[in-house]
This record gives sequence, structure tokens and C-alpha cells, in this order.
Amino acid sequence: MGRIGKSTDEIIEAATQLIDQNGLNNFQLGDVAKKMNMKSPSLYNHFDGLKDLIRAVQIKTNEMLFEKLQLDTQGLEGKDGFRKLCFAYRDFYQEHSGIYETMTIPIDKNDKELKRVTLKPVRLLTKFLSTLNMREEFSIHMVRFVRSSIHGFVDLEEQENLVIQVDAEQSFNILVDMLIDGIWRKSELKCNK
Amino acid sequence: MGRIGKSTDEIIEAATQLIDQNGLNNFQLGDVAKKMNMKSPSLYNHFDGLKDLIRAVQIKTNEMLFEKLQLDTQGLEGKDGFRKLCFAYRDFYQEHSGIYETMTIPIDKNDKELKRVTLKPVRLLTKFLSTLNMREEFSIHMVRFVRSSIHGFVDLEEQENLVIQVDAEQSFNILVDMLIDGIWRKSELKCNK
DNA sequence: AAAAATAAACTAACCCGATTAGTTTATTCA
DNA sequence: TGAATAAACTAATCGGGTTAGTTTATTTTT
Repeated sequence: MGRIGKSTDEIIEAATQLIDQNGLNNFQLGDVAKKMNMKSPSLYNHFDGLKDLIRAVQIKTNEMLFEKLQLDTQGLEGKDGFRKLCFAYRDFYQEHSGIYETMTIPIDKNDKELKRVTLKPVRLLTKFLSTLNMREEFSIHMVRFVRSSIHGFVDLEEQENLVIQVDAEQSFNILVDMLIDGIWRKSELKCNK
Repeated sequence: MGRIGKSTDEIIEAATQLIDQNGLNNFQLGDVAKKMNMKSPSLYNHFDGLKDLIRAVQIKTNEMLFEKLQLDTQGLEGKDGFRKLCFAYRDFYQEHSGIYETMTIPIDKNDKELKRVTLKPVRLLTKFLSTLNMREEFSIHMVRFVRSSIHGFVDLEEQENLVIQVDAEQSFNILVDMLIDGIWRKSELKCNK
């Protein structure tokens, strides 16, 4: 009950677009309000301030990433699925480098919801490694290796630190190949099964 | 000539300590000023505002990292040096997670000085891979692979995204082993020489 | 149907931190 | 000794996030 106003989801959508366009650093409540035809104090009826709105975008971004990864790898298994997953991840970054930044914001350890959605993409990765029948613990090490490499790559790319003339696309191809070679080889050693 | 004041280096040092203690997000000019017994507007005699001061810390951080890497790997070569370099990098992050953040700030492509210092640690890495006699271009791909993995690992760690009960130390050990295995194996294939 | 309750918008004001303008003080050079 | 310069200071401005208090629209209750 009570007065009907703008929907919270629409506000999150507007914020998402602004962050994706302008980057997290240039993100301001005033811009969100303007885009929604409201005044910034009104946003406090929906969110507990700037950080809380960014958190909402962080959740949405993880959901978006998960959906893209799931869609792109549909029907694939093992190596094929894994390779496709890596490229889909990087595609997402290239299309959404703005909101990608939100995924690197430290997560409050009491934030159940946020923790839940960040695990969704990770579980997908775990799925593609599961055919290897690695020991549970070892497969966690592998997941971390993969996430580190892929995230690290796009993060360095964003930082423009790779810009010597050599093609980044090619670097990423090789990176994925080497991840696959390494993980599949390692998984064939008995000691990890 | 002119009045003698606080030295610019001392201010950078103070800023470095504050960022290392409180994190980049909580960094404020007022705190620097207080620590230096001056008022914040006076800082503008040394720096062109907050961002410029942070840039100075970014430069200092890269220098510090370089020195640590160099020291820790002194006298080592090839695999040994490479492994030590990886661990030294992570040590640096663990000791200096605050200022580490500055190294992820995007670099203005016209900023010669900053670009110069960020290359110093990278060149050290290149050195340890040089014994492999890879094609120039291929070795750049390898450097990117390594940097991505290592930086990505500490970045995910910072984001607390790895905190399921499995030991991160062990994950990092395995990561480094797999980097070494992969790169040394690959370098033995004729096509890369 | 009217009144009470509630939720979401609004305006006005506040606060904090970065920055700018203008002034004072200390040092150096002529 | 005085002119020039550099670095500090005080006072004021500006921009964004936030808070307080009010108004408006909708729903529920009598």
C-alpha cells in the first residue's frame, strides 16, 4: 500500500546502463535520478545510498554474466564447453567493461545474496571440469587457477598495461589453450583422482 | 629559491603509508595534510590534486615492487628465479595490499614516467623466461599469461571471493607449478623457437 | 464514503572533502 | 636592502551524497 512510484528494478536498470557507459568512477546518484525523472533523495526510498545501489548493480551484473555463460555453452561438455566458457567470459567483459568493474568490489562476508550470485558463474566452471573426476579439493584449486588467469587477463587489459603491439586476442587464445592443456594433463595423473 | 617547506618525497611517503593502512578508498587529502602538519590546500604546491598524488604513490609502489622482486630473485635463474619471482610478487601483495590497489588504476597512455616504471617488474619476468629462447612474440604471450594468473589470483583473493575452506596458499603453489610446467613444456616445442 | 495509515515522491538544508582565490611568510638573488 | 619567488596559510566555493521535514497518492479500515 501507499503511493505508487518508479519501480526499483527500473532504477537498477538505469544505474546499470549509466555505469556501463561511464564507468563506475563517474557514477553519480544525480545522473540516475535525472535518467529516471526523479530527484536524488527519492532514490533513498529504494536504496540505502550509493553503495547499496552499486551493490544491486553488482548482483545484476553477476546474473547477466551467468546467463551469458550459460547460453553460450549450452549443449557443450568438457573441453569444448570449457573453452567456450572462457571466451564467453571475455566477451562479456568486452561488451560490458563498465559493469564488469562492479564484480571486483570486495564482498561483505555477511552478504548472503551477493555471495550466492557470485557463485553461479563459478559453479558453471566447476561443471565443465567435473568430467575430469578430480578430487574435490584439487578441482577447487583448478577453478581458482582458471578464474585467476581469465579475470587477471581482462583486468590487465583494462588497465591498458598490455598495449605493446602484440595482439591481445592471440594472447588470450594461447592462454586458454594452455589452461586446457595444463588442466587436462594434470587430471590424468592418478594422484589427483 | 623561495620559501623552504616540506619535501615532496616526504608527502608521497606519508600518502603511501596512509593508503597502505586504510586502503585507496578511504584515502583523503586531509589525512595526508594532518600527518604532515600542514593544511590540505598546501598540498597543491606539490601535486595537481588528489589524483596526481595517487599517481605518485602508484609510481612509488611499482618501484617498491620492482626492488622487492629484484632482491628476492638475486642470483637465481630460469625456473628457480621464475618461481621465486611469483612468490615474491604475492608476498608483496600480502604485505602491501593497500598500495597494491594503486597498481590496478588505468594508466594514461601519455604518461611516460608511469609507463616506464610499470615495465620494470615486467622486464624482470621476461628475463627469467629468456633462457627458454622462445620467439620474441611468443614470449610476450607467456609474460601476459603469467601476469594475468598471478595478478588475477591476488585480485580475487582481495575480493574475498575464494573463501571456501580450501587453503589459498596451496592453490597458489599449484598455480605456480602449473605455470612453470606449461611454459617450460611449451617452450620445448620447436614451433616456438 | 470518509478517515486513517502508509509509501513514495518532493524541497530545503546540511555535511564533507576537494579545490580555488587571495594573502602572508620565509628564503634567495641582485 | 629590496625585489622576486616559492611555499605555506586562511577563507571561500563547489559538488555530491545524505538527512529532515513536507506533500501527494494510494490502500485499508471504519
